[in-house]
Amino acid sequence: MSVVEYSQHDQFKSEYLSYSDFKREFAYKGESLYSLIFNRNKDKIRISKEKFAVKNLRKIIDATFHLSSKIGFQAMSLRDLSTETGLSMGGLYSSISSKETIAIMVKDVVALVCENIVEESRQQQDPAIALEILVRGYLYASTLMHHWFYFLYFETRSLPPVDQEQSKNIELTQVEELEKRINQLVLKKAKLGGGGESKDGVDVCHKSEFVATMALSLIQERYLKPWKYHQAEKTIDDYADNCLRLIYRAVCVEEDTSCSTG
Amino acid sequence: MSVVEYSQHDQFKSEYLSYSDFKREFAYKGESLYSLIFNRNKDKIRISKEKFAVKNLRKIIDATFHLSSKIGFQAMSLRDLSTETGLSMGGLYSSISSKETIAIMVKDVVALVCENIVEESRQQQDPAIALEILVRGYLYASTLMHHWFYFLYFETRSLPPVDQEQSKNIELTQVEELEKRINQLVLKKAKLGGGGESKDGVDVCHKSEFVATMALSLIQERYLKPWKYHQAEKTIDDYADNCLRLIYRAVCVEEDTSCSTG
DNA sequence: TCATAAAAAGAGCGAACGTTCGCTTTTTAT
DNA sequence: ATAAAAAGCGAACGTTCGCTCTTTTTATGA
Repeated sequence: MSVVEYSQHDQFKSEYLSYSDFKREFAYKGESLYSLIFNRNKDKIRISKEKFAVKNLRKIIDATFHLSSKIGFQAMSLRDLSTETGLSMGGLYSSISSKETIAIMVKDVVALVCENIVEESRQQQDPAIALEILVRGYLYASTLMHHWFYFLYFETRSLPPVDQEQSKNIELTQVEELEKRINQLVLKKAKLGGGGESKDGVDVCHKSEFVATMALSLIQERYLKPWKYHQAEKTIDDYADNCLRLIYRAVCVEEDTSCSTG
Repeated sequence: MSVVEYSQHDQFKSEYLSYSDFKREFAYKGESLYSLIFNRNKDKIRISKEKFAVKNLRKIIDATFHLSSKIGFQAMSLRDLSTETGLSMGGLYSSISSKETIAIMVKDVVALVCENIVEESRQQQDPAIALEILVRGYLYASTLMHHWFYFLYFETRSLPPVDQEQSKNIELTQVEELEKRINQLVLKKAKLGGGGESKDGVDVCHKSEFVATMALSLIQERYLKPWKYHQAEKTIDDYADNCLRLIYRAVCVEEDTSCSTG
C-alpha cells in the first residue's frame, strides 16, 4: 500500500513531494477513510451495513475531535457526544462498543498512516530522498489529518495500556528512522571529505540524534499548536523546506549538493 | 525577585549559567515552594496553620503529578488522590477548595517561574546574553520543575477558560521573547556586515520567527518526553549548549564572536 | 493537666457517568 | 404491499463522581 506514488520515479525530484500532490494521492480521507475504519473494527461495531456505519463513525469521530480539543476526551461525556452528533445514546452504542473504542480507532488510523510513510521512506536508497520523504510525509500527513494526530498526542493516556504502548512506539519509530537517515547523510559527507566537520579538532556539527529529535519536534510543533497555524495548509511547503534546510545546516551538509545523487 | 543572581555581574559569563549553579540559586523548591503556594492561596485553603497546609499541599500535588501522568487529571478521582496521599476526603478538602484548584495552583507556579525568567532576560541589553538566559532559564527551570511543566502542558484543557488563556499566554510570551532577542542578534550581524546572509541574492538564513519556534520546541521536547530523558539532569548542560549552537547556526551568526560584546 | 481550637476522618449527598435493553422507526427484500 | 431485518431511540440501571458535614482525633498553651 502506497501513500503517494514516489517509487515509480527513478530520478526523485522534490516537486513530487509538494503538499498539493501529496494531498491528491493521500488515501486516508473522505468516505474511504471511514470505510477502512469500519472494516478494521467490524467486531466492535454492531451495525452491519457499511453505509450506516460510515455515516455514524464520521459523525462520532468528528464530534469527538471537536469536543475533546476543548475539554479533553475524559471530560467529554457520551451525552455531550450524543448532542453533538445528533445520535441517541443507543445510536452511539451501535457504532462503538465503548467510549474508549473511539480513542483506539483513532490510534489505529494514525499508526497505519505513519507505518506507510516509514515504508515509503525505506524503499529509498538515497538518504537525502528518504529523509525528505520522512519529513514531508509526516508534515503533510499530520496537516491533512491534523485532528487525528493532535488527539492521539494529547489523549494517549486515555488509552488502555497496550494501546498506550503502541502509541509511544509510533513516535519512537519516527525518530529512529529520522536519525538513521540523517546519520547516513553525515557518513556520506565524511567519505567525500566535505568541509566544516572540524575546527581545532572539535566536531562543530550536531549529533544525528539531536538533529533527529529537533526534526521531530518541529514536525509535531506544527500539529500541536493549532492556534498558531490555522492557515497551515497554505504555508506547509515553506515550513517543510525550512525544516529540511535546518537539518542540513545542523549536520553541516549543504542541501544542494547532497541531493544530486543517482 | 530573582531566580538566579545574574544581574549583579557587570561582565556576564556563561559559567554563571551552569545547571548546578542555577539549581542552587533556584527559589522554587522544597519547603519554600509550598509555603509560597500556601500564601498565594490562603482564600482557597481551609487550614490556617502553614505547617499543616504545607505538608498536605506537598502530598496532594505530588500525588496529582503521579496519578495524572499515568491516567490524566480528569480520570484521576479524589478517592484515588485520597488513597495516594493517605488523607481522607475531608482532609483533602481542608487543603483545597475543589479538584480544579490543584490544577490552578500548578498553573500559577509555572506562570510565576516563567515570568521571572523573562524579567531576568529583559534586564540584559546584550541580545546574546539575554537569549542565553531565556534558553538556559527555561531548560533548567523546566528540568527542576519537570512535573509541573509537564502537567500544565497536558492539562491546560482541564483548567477553567480564564486559566487556560493564561496558560497559553505563558508559551506565547516565551516564543515572542525568544524571537525578539534572536532578531536583535541578526540585526547586529547585518550592521557589522557579517558574511553568510546572502547567496545569489537570496537570504539563506532562517527567519527569526522560525528559529524561535524551533528553540521553544526543543525546550519543550525535553520536559514533554520523560521516557526519553530520565537522566535529564546529567545532560541538560550539553543539551542547552546544543540548543544555543543550533540557534546561532540557523541565523548564520557565529556564536563565539557574538558573545564578545561589552 | 486539661480546655480549647484546629485538623483529620469518613459516611453520606445529589448529580452525572458509561452502558444496557425493550421498543419504535426505517430500510431492505420479496 | 408486506414481512423480515436492521438501525435508531431514550428511559432506566448500577456505579462512581466531586463535594459536604458532623464527629472524632490531635495539637496547642495557660
